[in-house]
Amino acid sequence: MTDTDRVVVLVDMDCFYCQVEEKLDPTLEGKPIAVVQYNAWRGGGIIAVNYPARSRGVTRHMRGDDAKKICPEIMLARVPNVRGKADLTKYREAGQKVAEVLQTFTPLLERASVDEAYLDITNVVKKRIMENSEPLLTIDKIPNTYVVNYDTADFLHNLKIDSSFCHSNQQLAFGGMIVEEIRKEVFEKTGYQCSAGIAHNKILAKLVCGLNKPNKQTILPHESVPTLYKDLPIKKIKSLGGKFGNALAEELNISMMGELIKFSEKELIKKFDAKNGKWLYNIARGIDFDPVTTRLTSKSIGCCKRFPGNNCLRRPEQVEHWLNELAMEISERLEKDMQENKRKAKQMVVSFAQAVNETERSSSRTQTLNSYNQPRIAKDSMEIIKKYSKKVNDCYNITFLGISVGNFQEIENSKSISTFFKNMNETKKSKCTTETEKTIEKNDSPSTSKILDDSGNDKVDDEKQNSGYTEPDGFDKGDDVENLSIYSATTEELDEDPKEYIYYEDIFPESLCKKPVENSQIEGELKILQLGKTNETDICRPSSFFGKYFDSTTDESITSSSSIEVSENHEKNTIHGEHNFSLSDDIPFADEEKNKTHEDEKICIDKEICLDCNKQILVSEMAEHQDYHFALKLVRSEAHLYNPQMSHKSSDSAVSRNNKKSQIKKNNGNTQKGSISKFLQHTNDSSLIKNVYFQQEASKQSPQGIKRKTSDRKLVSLPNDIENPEFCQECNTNVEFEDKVSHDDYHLAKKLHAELNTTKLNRNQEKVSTELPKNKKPSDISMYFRRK
DNA sequence: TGCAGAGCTATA
DNA sequence: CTATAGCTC
Ligand SMILES: Nc1ccn([C@H]2C[C@H](O)[C@@H](COP(=O)(O)OP(=O)(O)OP(=O)(O)O)O2)c(=O)n1
Ligand SMILES: [Mg+2]
Ligand SMILES: [Mg+2]
Repeated sequence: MTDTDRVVVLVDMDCFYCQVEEKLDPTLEGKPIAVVQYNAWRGGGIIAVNYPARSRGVTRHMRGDDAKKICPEIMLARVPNVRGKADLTKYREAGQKVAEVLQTFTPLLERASVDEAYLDITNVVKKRIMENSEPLLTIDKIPNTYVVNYDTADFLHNLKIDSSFCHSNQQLAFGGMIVEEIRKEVFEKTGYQCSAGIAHNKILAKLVCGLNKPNKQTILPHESVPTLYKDLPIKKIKSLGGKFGNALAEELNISMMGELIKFSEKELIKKFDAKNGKWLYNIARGIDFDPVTTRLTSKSIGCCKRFPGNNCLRRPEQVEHWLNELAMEISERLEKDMQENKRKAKQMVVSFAQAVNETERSSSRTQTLNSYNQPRIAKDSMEIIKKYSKKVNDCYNITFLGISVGNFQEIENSKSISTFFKNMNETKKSKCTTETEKTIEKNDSPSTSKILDDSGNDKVDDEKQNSGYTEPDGFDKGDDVENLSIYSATTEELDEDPKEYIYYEDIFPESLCKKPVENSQIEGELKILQLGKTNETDICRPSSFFGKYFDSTTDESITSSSSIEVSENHEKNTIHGEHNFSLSDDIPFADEEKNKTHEDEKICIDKEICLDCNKQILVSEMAEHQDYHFALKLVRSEAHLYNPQMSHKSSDSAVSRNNKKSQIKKNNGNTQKGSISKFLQHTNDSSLIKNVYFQQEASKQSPQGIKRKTSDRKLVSLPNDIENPEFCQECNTNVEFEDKVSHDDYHLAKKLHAELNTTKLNRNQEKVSTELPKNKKPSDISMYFRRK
């Protein structure tokens, strides 16, 4: 119940970017260092500071010039500027290298940021304890280890003399020993120092990791929690560092974590909500069930740049220029990601902000990612900007641009092995014990034996050829070495040498990840399988695919279908969870919160009942609220098409029971089973329904359901490379028979998406300039056939 | 002039 | 195959 059986570790690199720079330039060794990005204005912004510099008072967010003032001997390392923007590649790669070392100790590793990762070493510890005929630890085994509220030697001594000194502490102590080994290995393999926290859960491991930085590790025994909490500001707990944490402190009139324990679960649930309340109640007692998930690769890849103040982009050519730069970075990173991780992003989000009299309005739009081709990404992004931004005096006044891609799907589908895996997992699942266990995120499923089968994964080949040299449509800006200064007023790039443009096909000439997997690797996997059965999985090597799944004593999620997870999640969060509250509205956006809540308390007259959920919704917000249901249905209707290993998961995770603060409770509840028929009312096209049902059924029972999802590109491939044509009336094109269902689904999604945007535009009149998206719709679709 | 440039999760 | 807020590094 207190969940003290796990041994969870958080490893965090010490002043990471500084260490990276220090290793690259040994003359920096031992000196005070800070890493800045963009040197031109006031010495650049500091994003990392090493310990010698910290002791001189230098901090993150200072300007380089100011750091020089208080620490004249400081060495400022600069983040590389590539294509006019900061390029963080070397730090990402350094972080990756560290993660690979960590991975050799356990597959139960969750990368939490560029420089930290959680490890669940419970099994490693248990195994070590069993192996050790001598279950005693001596101080020399954990020379760099602190124990909260103990002298380390006393802690070990207690373990020796007092058998009732709980077993969980024995596990923590051995965990400490293993973490000493882990950190040593990291240093030997990478040259970087790190610190670690060792506790029974993620929140506490993270918390104590920072207590004895740098280059030290800290154990937190469960019984030390009250002492630690006593004078610990609430904001030190991860996810309580912002608005929610402040609201919490204010609402309860407390400031230290220790005070939180005075409140009953009921009270907390009442003041916050069920999810937050329960979480807080547990955290106050040092309990956190959030499992360590196994994820090594990021779920999104993005890049962005600000254009503050006078540097804002006014002319369309400027916007285009920067979108080209961003798209180029994205394209390169995606290409590399595809080769390394055997996956393709399917979604792109274009974000931007505009200065609109004094204030900044930011917005983003999602699009299907059509291609990894840079000009194409840039062009699609530009179209979004044109469509959804509003000009003032013919000026865009863009202060921020960002492109991010995600929704990765694995490239090849080796049916035999994944099926095998699935079965194994089910077997295992039946044995499974209880709640809090390791979970596996779906994203990191590995590549397997198959070498690229027929199903047309080599789409990218076409794209590469296409992007190769001359680009038929709207390809420019990138290749001419134009007068840079017209593109941006950013001082930075004026002092950078204008890099020549490089296209990714130059860099990855033969591209394509046709990397066959060696037989030996497969054999290795199978071997690990055996080990898994005998409970020895923790010794398994680095990226053993199967190893992961067997290592956890329980797992979840892999076998449960996405759609089920979605609805469970949803029920919990929004439907059943609220049925005992009175009316009035909960809500929305932090900015308007105060006004809103006051309004809501007094008035009910401005509300309508939402037909989808029966809640009372402010009329002014109904449209937006409906968008939500719309999106939800969209997701539900399509979730079945996804490989269970990809995409969303339900979570108890920490980062975010936040968002709202003091809540006003919501009315009712009542059921609503995101029924598809409701969704139909929106589409007005009953033929679509059949597709939805059909797809659901198909994917339930047949492997094709999984296979179908693969190539998006295929949906738009041309008649000439189609073997079994099937005519699509929607777009007047022949489509590969096997892909027809998926193709239809694509049109469905496209329509929904378009309608979504239309709805929004009509409502936010500010954003509707002249063109009506509805008129645009046809051209939107035809766009997909424009490429040759 | 200007806290940059990421990345993840929860919510409507 | 949504848009945005919030949190963190
Ligand atoms: N607002 C931030 C915070 C961090 N980072 C980068 C620079 C850091 O070097 C790296 C890791 O962040 P940490 O918070 O772990 O800080 P450090 O590793 O620099 O120092 P510490 O020794 O305290 O972990 O991420 C960043 O770019 N912007
Ligand atoms: Mg760090
Ligand atoms: Mg960190």
